[in-house]
Amino acid sequence: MKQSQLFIKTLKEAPKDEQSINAKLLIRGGFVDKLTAGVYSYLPLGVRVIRNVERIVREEMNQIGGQEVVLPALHPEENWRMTKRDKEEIMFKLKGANKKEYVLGWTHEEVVTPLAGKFIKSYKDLPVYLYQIQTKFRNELRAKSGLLRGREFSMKDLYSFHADEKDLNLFYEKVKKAYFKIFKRCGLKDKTFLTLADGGAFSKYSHEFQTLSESGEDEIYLCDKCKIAINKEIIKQEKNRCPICRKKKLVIEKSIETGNIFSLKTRFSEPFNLSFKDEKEQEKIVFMGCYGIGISRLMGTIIEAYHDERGIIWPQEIAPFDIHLIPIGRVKKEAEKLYHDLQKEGNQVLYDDRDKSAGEKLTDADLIGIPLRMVISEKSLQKRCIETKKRDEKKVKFKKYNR
RNA sequence: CGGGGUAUAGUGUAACGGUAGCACGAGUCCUUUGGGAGGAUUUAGUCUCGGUUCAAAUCCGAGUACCCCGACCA
Repeated sequence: MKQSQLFIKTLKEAPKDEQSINAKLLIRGGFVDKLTAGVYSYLPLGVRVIRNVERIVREEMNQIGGQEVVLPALHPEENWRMTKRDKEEIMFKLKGANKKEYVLGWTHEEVVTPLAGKFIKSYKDLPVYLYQIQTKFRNELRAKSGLLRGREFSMKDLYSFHADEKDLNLFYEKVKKAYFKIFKRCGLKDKTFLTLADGGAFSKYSHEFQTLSESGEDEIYLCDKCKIAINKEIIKQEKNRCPICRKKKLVIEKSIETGNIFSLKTRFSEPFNLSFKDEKEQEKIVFMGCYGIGISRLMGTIIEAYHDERGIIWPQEIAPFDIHLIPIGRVKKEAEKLYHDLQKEGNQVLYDDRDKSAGEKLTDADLIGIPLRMVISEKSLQKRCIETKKRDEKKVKFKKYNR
């Protein structure tokens, strides 16, 4: 894409009311725009990033047999009365025509469970795994930290349906592995730890995926040896010991909850009477699990993890483009050709064809954070070279280039 | 929801109670191109409502918004 055509312009300074790193850099770089606290517009560069995160998540969900659906964001309140979750403070409620009460979706058990009931009739229909990537609305008392805690945000939620608890547990382990693949591809593998957390009403534990970050609002107790952590909220229950090796040498770290998985068992299948007939025509209750990853929170987390004083440093698979091509001086013809050649080779290229000073282009390149920068200039062309520099390295390399 | 802070142009920042200014940005034209270039020209602002005053960006009151801390967080 030609940068002169790009809708956005970068900002030299971040708006003074932004404190968090991800919000500052995303706004300065023109990835997002804030409409109101916790609510953001995604601009062309930001959409490219979010689509990349979604692509990774989709691929890994499909890999374990997930089928993608899109559930409504607007729910009738009745469904929430069924599970007695119609009084939660976190819900946005609204009134429609004829005073009908609606809820904006903040999670989707109340929608997916009755939906599943329309098709799950026999043991032959199980197991089944449904996921979606959808906007969630949560009436947070305090939105904060840019994309890390919003009132409207994008989330992937997966719901699994099983004939028994054993099958649920098997799939639960499969999802754990899939999640680690996702974090690996997002560049966060070394910073993300499976964490024991409160299981709420239905089980002793749930599992969270916590990504280490100074800007995180959670605290985890990490066992360096076993690579597993315990959320602060339940550390006393666990008597300050690692759940695996039982050692007490735990490190306290701040972290961001980037994913969580829950064994729901029959918490939702019961109120919605989600059942099936087994081999002997016995009516049995369905067991469920749910598994979430905050797509937009993940995007914010990646920036918190990968940036320097100049800007964002996108991991390869997340970056809005592969190559940032920057012409300096009178090299328009050569730059245009290189731009087309690079694209022909299958690269996503952002070509800075703007009439701007060299300094400005280079500064913008650092801010936007595309992994590979290629500079084409009179100087380098004389040496029959173009100059390449990786965003995460200091070293400038020269690559042979015959025009 | 409790506490604290802030509010002037798209962004950043000035202005004793007395003419709202500067820089960057943006638009047009020309010159420029290795770390936010130069010239010419144009553009745009005191959060809202009320009060005090001859006079309010400035003082007072209420509201609103945003940020931070805490609480909350399937």
